[in-house]
Amino acid sequence: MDSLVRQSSSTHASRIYEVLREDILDGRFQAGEKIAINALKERYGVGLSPLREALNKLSAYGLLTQENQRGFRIPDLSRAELDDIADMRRKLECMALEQALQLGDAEWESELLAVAHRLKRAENDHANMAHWEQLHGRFHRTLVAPCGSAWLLRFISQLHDQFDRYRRLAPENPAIREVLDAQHHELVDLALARDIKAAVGLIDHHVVLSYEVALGSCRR
Amino acid sequence: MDSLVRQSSSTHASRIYEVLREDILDGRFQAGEKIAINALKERYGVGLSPLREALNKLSAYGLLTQENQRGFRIPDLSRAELDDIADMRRKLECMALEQALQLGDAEWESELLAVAHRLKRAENDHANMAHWEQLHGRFHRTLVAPCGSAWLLRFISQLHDQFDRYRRLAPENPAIREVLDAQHHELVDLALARDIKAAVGLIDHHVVLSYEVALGSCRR
DNA sequence: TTTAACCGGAAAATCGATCATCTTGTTGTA
DNA sequence: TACAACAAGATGATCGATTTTCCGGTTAAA
Repeated sequence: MDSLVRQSSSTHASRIYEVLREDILDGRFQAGEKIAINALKERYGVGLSPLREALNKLSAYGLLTQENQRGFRIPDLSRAELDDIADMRRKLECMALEQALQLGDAEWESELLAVAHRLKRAENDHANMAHWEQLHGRFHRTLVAPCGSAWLLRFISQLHDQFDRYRRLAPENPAIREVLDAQHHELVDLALARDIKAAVGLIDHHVVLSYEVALGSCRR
Repeated sequence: MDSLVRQSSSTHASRIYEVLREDILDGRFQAGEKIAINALKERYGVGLSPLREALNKLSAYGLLTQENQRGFRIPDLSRAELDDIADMRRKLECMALEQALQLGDAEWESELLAVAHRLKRAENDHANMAHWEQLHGRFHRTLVAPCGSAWLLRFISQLHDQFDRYRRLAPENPAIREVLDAQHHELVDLALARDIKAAVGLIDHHVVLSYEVALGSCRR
């Protein structure tokens, strides 16, 4: 029936992996909460096997913890870990941006402009946060994409996901948010100008500012 | 029957994960090889579900690739990826060692000495490479353990595993091996002396030398 | 009162079988 | 001979049921 419209071959396991990842990032589970597999099974309307496969992957990725014989849990949140994550983000993203500015080509420049533009348009649409989140992630990934190191990109993405758990839980801070949004576009300008020193300084500042917002999730 | 001898709660899935990881690192599969699940099932004497869970974890970890609807594969080896892995190791391990030398306490010093000693004794026992590999991994982990960043340690371990696939496949190089072995003990001395500059320089050199050995796996 | 052993119920892990998809080999046609 | 359509076999993904393990409450013994 769907032989023509087939979305590039996905499986139950891969689909539920994405859904769960997004749900965890978005704080739809309590930190430290125990995963009730049978509840999830019904909540997502899927069998046990693909569900367990997704959970196993998520725990290898770091978005779940697993203890033998006692199932899966949502990881705890702690100030110490947020500090660690933010520090690592600063180091790795500075590293990546520096290389990206040296290696990025014209194709990359136009992609970056395109994503930044779409991000700007999503900034005011408070009704559709999910859309903004998606573009925001894509923007940061595009920014450092041509750094030349697949492993560096992989680690950065992983840290972003970890960081987002904290950030999305933190209370809104419109004042800082405005600065952060502006920085995205300054980053594009500096990237196109290949001003490595300024761009690296700005991304570092950007992460630190985001960190200050995310800190709000630890006071409660 | 084994109610008394139970090793601290492990599952079939977690045990086979470890076995498979070691087998992959040790090159007991061909690079690019397709995983025949049913063959593994019998080879390791385990059911399908725990096996699949282990495979899923390994692919999330990066020691397998997975394409929807067509199973798992051993990742290819390439010069470009080895370069990437080695570069990242240099950067991250230098970073970690610098912090470890600032934070490591007396307890750590004695652990480091102990592991280094056991490693030295294993150096000449060519009959038991697996033992040496285990201690070698432990030594490098101990060296940077007190760096203060759980995520940095995680990334470093992951890169070590990736790197080892190449290194263990490369032909032996006794001349370089001797230098590398000596460096382990020089690293201990510099660590105890808290000579950050020299220690960081040496670990960097150590990784580069290992890289030159590992390169041998790409020429065939 | 405290500690240790013992149940039941709940949850996790595992198995065997079924369903869906891909791959390969064959056949018929241009 | 080349190529497309099809069919059969192999492999992967998923399900339902079974086995194993853990957890909390209870009781018995020190």
